[in-house]
This record gives sequence, structure tokens and C-alpha cells, in this order.
Amino acid sequence: MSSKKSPTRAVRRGKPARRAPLSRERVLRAAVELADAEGLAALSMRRLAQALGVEAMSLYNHVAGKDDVLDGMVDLVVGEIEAPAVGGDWKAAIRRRAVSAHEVLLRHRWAPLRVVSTLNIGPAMRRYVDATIGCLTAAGFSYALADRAWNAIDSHIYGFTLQQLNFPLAPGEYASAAQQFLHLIPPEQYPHMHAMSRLVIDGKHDGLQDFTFGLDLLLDGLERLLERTKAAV
Amino acid sequence: MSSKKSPTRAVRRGKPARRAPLSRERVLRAAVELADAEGLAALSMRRLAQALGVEAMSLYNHVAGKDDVLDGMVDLVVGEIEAPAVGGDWKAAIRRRAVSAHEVLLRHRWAPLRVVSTLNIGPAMRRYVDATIGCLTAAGFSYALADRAWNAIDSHIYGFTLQQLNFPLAPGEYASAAQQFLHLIPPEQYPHMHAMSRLVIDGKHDGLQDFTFGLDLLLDGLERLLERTKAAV
DNA sequence: TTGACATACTTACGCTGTAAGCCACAATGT
DNA sequence: ACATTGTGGCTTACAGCGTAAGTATGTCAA
Repeated sequence: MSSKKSPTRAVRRGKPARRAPLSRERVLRAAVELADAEGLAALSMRRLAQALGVEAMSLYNHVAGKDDVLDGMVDLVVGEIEAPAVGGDWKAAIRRRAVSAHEVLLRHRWAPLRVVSTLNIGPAMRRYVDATIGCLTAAGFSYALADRAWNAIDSHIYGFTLQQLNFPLAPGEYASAAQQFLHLIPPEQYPHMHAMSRLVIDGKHDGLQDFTFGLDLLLDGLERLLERTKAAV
Repeated sequence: MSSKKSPTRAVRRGKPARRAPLSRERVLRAAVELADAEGLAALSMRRLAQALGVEAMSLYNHVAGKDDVLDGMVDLVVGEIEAPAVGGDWKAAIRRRAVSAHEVLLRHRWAPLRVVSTLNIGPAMRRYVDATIGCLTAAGFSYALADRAWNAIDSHIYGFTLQQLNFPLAPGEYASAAQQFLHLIPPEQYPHMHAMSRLVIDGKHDGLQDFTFGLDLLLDGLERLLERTKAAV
């Protein structure tokens, strides 16, 4: 069995060219790629190490453990979100930030669940939060109101995206899927849900959700609040 | 070793009084209790069986597997939410529904993550959705608009609650916690976040989030949309 | 009484995260 | 030039997970 153990070492001695060394950065990027491609469930320390051409325990020289990997992945993803500019049109800036966050989270389908279930204080997250607060206060919001506003916007981002990701149908399949599941919604028990399903089946309602619908409701409401506080002064 | 196997059977033969039989209902209720008390992470099939005085595999006579347990738990929790009345003041009804959902989800801290990550079509969820659609359409919303409205409200419920649960501090500790973590937010790099933290430390901003802030922004916006569509007719 | 059936228990498999120890190599101090 | 030390990767091992498969027990109908 010692002959089974040797080869890798023999090879390494013969080839002094070593493999690219690991680093926290490389580990995290590989983790994001793996999760993007195969889902969070497929991300185990062994699979991740395999993708890097390394054994599982080697990762522990660069990350503290799986939780650390997941936290690092979240911060990497948050770094992709467009931070709002401070000064200028606050409403447009915050809107762009929200739309950007939505897009990024859709790109990394595993991310929203982690973002909302980790107390994340990585550098990308801090930069992102700082720019948001700055944008709002520069526009005239008090810190207290900016805090509430930011929280409401983010609630919409996370809540909407999670619901959207959870919904497993491609837009085109929606009508036929509604047809298929209609028997679960008998009209006697669920008259309104049944009626809406019929509209979807008949092509009279696409059933598609629009991220900006709720977003604009919030932004318009915030704008009115801001004008009111300005008028009061 | 056969003597090790016998006692339970001997006891059972001696005591013809049998333990309460399992049922899907009993299993699910025990699962909710366990998750409420010790968190979702502590809920394994073995622990759940133990809580019911039974072996793990016995549960599989009543539930299809762990996923089925989790889905059933979600539907049980959704059943606790107050469904809105159809007809009458839609705004008050939808508001009560949202506040009720928020309270229920805070009672079962493990639930929001599961609600947004399971395609759940259990009976309680259907009843809940049906009443919501009915309430909105009875108020004059078109089905398409009711669909968007309902989605926006639920996005707020899930997003807000998840953020709130994720935030690990009790209200009283907030100021002192901000003090403790202030060094992570140097004013040169994060001026606005730093400024807000200072306000919290100095007691000038409580930092508490209000569920109804974003909710009322949405409801007021929806009301305006409704009036506009009515005026157009 | 006997057979069928439902329920519960036992065993076993492949997976997980990670603690502990080992070993080869590179850099450093002498 | 040589010994020393530290670093990063490897191997092994452990406890726990969900659950497939097989077995034993208790209840009820014929």
C-alpha cells in the first residue's frame, strides 16, 4: 500500500513546478463559481477542494471553516452591486442601486438566502451601506428617516428576489403549469385563486411580477415624505 | 447481546397500555415545537423521533422525508396567520394580515427562511392566498393589479422579517453594541455609516426598525393607484 | 385460529464538517 | 554549508446526518 501513497510525491519531486498556491481569494472565487453552477447544496468542503485540485483539509489553512467560506462568498457578491452616488438625484441613484442588487442576486441564485441569514459585516457590505446612507442624507433625509428608508428598500429587494427565485417556472411555462395545477384549486374552496388561475391559463394575465412595481411605490412614498419634512422646515 | 434487545419488548408485553400512536399531525407539531425551542439546525430526524419517544425510521411511516416535514411545518405556521376578510375596508384588512404574518413569523424564527425557499402549496397557504386575492379584487383592484399588490406586500413581510431576525441584538443592547463595533467603521472610509453609528451611541437615534413604515408606504401607494383606476372608469 | 396488514425497530451506506497528526519543502539564522 | 523553523498540503478518523432495505411485533378480519 505504500506504493499507493507514493506517486503524488514522486511526481512532485520530478516536477518542481508547483501548482498555483491557494489563497483565501482563490478559495472564495471557486466557491462562488461552484455554487453558481451547481447550487449551494453541492458546495461541500470536499467538492470545493476537488475543484481546486486539493484535499478538503487544505482549505482550512486559508479559511476558518465552511461558515467563513459562505460569509466570504456573500461579501464577494455584494461587491458586485452598484453603489449609489452621493449627491445628485437620490431617487434615480437608489433606484439604480436596487435594480442592480436585484440583478446581482438573480445571477447568484444561492446568495439571497445567505445574505439574509448571515450577520455580514465584510468590507463590500460596509461600503455598500455607507454609500446608501450617504446618498439619502445628502438628499435631505434625516438619519432616522434614511435608516427606515434604506431598510424598507432592502426588505423589498430581498423579499421580492427570494419569492421570484423560489418560483420555479420559466415565464413561458406559466400558463401551462397553471393548467396542470388547477385541480389543486377547486373553485368552491378557493374561488379567487381559481379565478386568477383561469386568467393566466386563458392568457389574460401573464402572472409575471415586476420588481420595479413595489420599488416605485416605496420610492414615491419616500419622496412625498421627504418633501413634507422639507416643507415643515 | 440478545439480553440487550429484549427489555423494551418485555416491558411492552408487561404493559399492554401502548404509547400514543404517531400521526402526520403529531410529527409535524413536534417538529415545530422542537424548531421553535432549539432552532432548525437542531431538527434532525433522529432528534425529532427522540422527542416523540420513537426511532427515526418510524417517522417515515407518516412523512415522506425531511423535506416533507419542513413543508408541513411551514403550512402549519401559515395557518396561524390571520386571513383578511373579503369585503369591507381592504386597506385595514390587508394591513392586519401583514402585521399578523409578521408576528407569526417572529414567533417561529426558523419559518421565514423556509417559507421563501419552498414552493409551498399546502392547504393553509392556499386559503391564505385566496383570501388575500379576494379581499383585493373585492375592493376594486383588477386581478393583475391585485397580483402585483399582493406580491409587493409579501415581499415586504418576508424581507423585513428576515432582516429583523438576522439582526442579533436586543433593542436595549443596540447602543452599546454600536460602541463596540465602531472601530470596524473608521470615519475616513465609511463617513456616513460612522455618523449614523455615533447617533445611535449618543442615544439620538434608536436604530429600531418599524415594520409598518414600509408597509404603510406600500398601502398608501396602492390606495392611490386604486383611486386612479377608479377615476379612469 | 390464521393470515394480512400496518407500525415500529435494526442495520447499514454514503455523505457531511472538521479535529489531530504527519510529512515535504522553503526560508532563515548560524 | 548546514541545522532549524514554519508553512501548507495530505491522511486519517470521528460523530452526526438522511434514508434505503430488511425484520420483528401487534392488531384486526375472515
